[in-house]
Amino acid sequence: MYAEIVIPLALPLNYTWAIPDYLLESVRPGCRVEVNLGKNKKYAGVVKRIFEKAPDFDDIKEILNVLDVEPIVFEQQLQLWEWMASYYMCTEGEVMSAALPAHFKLSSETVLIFNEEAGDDFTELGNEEFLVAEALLIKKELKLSEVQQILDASHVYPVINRLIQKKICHVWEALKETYNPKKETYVLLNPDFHNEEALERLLNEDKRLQKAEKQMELLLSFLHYEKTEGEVTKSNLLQKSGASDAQLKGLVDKGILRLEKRNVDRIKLLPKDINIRFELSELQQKALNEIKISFKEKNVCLLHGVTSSGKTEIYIQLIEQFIKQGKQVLYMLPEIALTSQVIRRLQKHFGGHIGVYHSKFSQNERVELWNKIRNRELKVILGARSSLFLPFENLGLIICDEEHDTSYKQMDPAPRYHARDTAVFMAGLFPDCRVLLGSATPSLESYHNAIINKYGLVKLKQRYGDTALPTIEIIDTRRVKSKNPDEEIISQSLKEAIQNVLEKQRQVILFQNRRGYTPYQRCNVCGWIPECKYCDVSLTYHKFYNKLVCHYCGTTYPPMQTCARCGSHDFVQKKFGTERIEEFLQEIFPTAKVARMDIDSVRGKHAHDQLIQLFEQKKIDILVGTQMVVKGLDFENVELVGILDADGILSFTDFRVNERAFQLMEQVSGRAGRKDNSGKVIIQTMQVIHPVIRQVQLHDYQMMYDEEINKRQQFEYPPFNRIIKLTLKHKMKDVVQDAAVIFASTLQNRYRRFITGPSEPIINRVRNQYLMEMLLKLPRNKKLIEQCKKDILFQVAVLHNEKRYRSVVVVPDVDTI
DNA sequence: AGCACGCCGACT
DNA sequence: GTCGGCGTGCTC
Repeated sequence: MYAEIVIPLALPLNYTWAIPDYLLESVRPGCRVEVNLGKNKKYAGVVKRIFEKAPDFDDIKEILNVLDVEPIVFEQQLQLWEWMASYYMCTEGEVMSAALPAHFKLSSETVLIFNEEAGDDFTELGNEEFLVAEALLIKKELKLSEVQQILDASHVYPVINRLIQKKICHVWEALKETYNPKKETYVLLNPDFHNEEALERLLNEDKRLQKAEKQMELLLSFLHYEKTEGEVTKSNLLQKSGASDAQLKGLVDKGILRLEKRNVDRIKLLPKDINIRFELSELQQKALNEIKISFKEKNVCLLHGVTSSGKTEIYIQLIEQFIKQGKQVLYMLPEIALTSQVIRRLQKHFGGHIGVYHSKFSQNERVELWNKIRNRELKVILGARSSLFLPFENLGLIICDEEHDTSYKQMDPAPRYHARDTAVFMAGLFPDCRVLLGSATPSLESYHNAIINKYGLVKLKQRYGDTALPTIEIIDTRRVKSKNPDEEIISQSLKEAIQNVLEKQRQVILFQNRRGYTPYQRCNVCGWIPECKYCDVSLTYHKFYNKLVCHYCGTTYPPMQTCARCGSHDFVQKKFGTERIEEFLQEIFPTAKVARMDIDSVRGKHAHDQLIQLFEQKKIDILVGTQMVVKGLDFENVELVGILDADGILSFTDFRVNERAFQLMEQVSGRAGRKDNSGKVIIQTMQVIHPVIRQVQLHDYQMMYDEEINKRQQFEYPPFNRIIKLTLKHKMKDVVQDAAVIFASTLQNRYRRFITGPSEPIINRVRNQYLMEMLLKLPRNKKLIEQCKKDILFQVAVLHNEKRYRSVVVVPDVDTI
């Protein structure tokens, strides 16, 4: 028998190991096994498949050992890995690396073991060999990493080889389990005293105790805690009774008490109550029913509900229904939104049924959570994108909240997956599993899928409790005289509005996109800003192309040298970031408490949570922040939200400009006036006629969507359904190398494949044209050129790993629009 | 990822 | 003639 095994490395395909007879029983798909790979390395790999037919390969190695009694992943996870590897163009090993907690992924470490017979005469040895030999003589064993430290890295292997030749040491590859169960010492009464009579006698007549008063006290308090609390841990007992270690030791030595080390859970589970004592509003109930109806026909449903329309309550009701049927539920949130605010809220309803999984958990905690899901001890998981990999077996529902959020997309290490899309695929692996996508500002691709009836669509247009959406006021910053440069940060009307809100003891959020630079040019003399002649929208300066670009229609212009209005040559690019604003606010509102929330100010593990709590408790009056302030938080007392530099958002140097700008502004606006009808948003911009500004002002998502679709159709974006993949197996030279380097540097991360969502048409066109030219120069790939000519438009990505460019991959647009 | 092997320039 | 750096290919 043979087994196909996934190793946590970027191997191009899975290798096969033979199963020795004595392991036949215990090797099962999903179990980890210890195998030898290469000359002497050992790895823990996961068995994917077991089969009989001998592979067409000469010397097949045997599996050395089986590491798990029960499989650590199920069939569904193995299928998911395979799909992800093919869809996101990476290896199954890379997916496995991302999927498993580090403690499951073992690889051997080389250890040098001292040969005792070698003696201590090292005079024959070279300088470096001598150093290692000395260390070995003392420590007997050295890890490879320790040798590297001794020798200052680089040429370690030649030295080790010489030492082995001279019989000073030999090497051993050690594969060690790295998971550490947490131990706690429990205190128990010696079973001899379990009957009342014996205990009585001990307490009243034992002379050894009469003399030791302190020990007697400790024993009595132990008996008390045992009676009231059941189990007694050592640390608890000593802390509560104020006794010392020595006193406890005395009792143990006398054979009265016993100590026992036990494995304990790192994850403390709350009682397993389900507690859903709230009623949905009429509209929420209607939406919930619609979702249920949609689930009868379609696997995916999009819930488009304005901010504070109470989507979470709907989720909670839905989750409850699924777990009542005995199914598991995964509730995904973007990483940053996983604050204790949300966690507490769900724990309130589901208690010990809910588990939380994200990157801030330690590897040991992750293993424990993993096992709890595998045993079906946990029914609901609240997690970030990586929670998709957990060993679900009976999944009934995946909720993908804040579905539009870009942090669902993993950019850097492979697999470069999008958690929302993966969730939709993954649901198909389980019988009757459904996906609910939720957002106040859905992504274009999801909304489109709903419009074309691929997904169900449920809308919630009103805020909970019938609170009105905030009114939105636009301030044209071009009108602001730039005599006082501070007024460019906060205009007079915004300043007055803040003052007004502060007097009412209510709170303010000011939003400033942190990418502090403003890539638009502005005349320093008269304040004129270059505008697009077709769209009346200010132009954005792109350093890379050295051109001004209209982010609305895509037209490019040469960079401006002379002001069209006053003829001066003095152009500026003003910058101000959150730090500057914080400082400035403190100056103009000296009595207000101002705080800042951005990547820099919330570095630590809990800083983010703490800041949110302070704001909740009204210990902060004005919160200045970047995108971070918009992620899934509920602040009831905020009356005013200010968007200080909308132009910075409108001119994202990204290709999903309008969508992103609308989403951001809409989300920020949603923070205002959640409790009552007083919410107000002030947007400062120079581009008052920009379509997105209008759309935000009307809270009109449909308008934004239509506009985007219309824009895309103007560029004749055809549908693609074909993947052409070309791997240049041999040396990449000349043209190919050039092409790869140029692609890699221009496209960078952003245009590597695997960005779901439409790309900017202009860039596509330029890129396609360039690729065509490049491909036409390739003599070896005539077939491919023919292929490409048929599908004239395609996208290109270059997969490169650090120094060398291994392959050029031609792929179609992966998205639906 | 880790290791080996072969090519090439630098140095004895 | 030898050593080490670097590019390339292989690992069941």
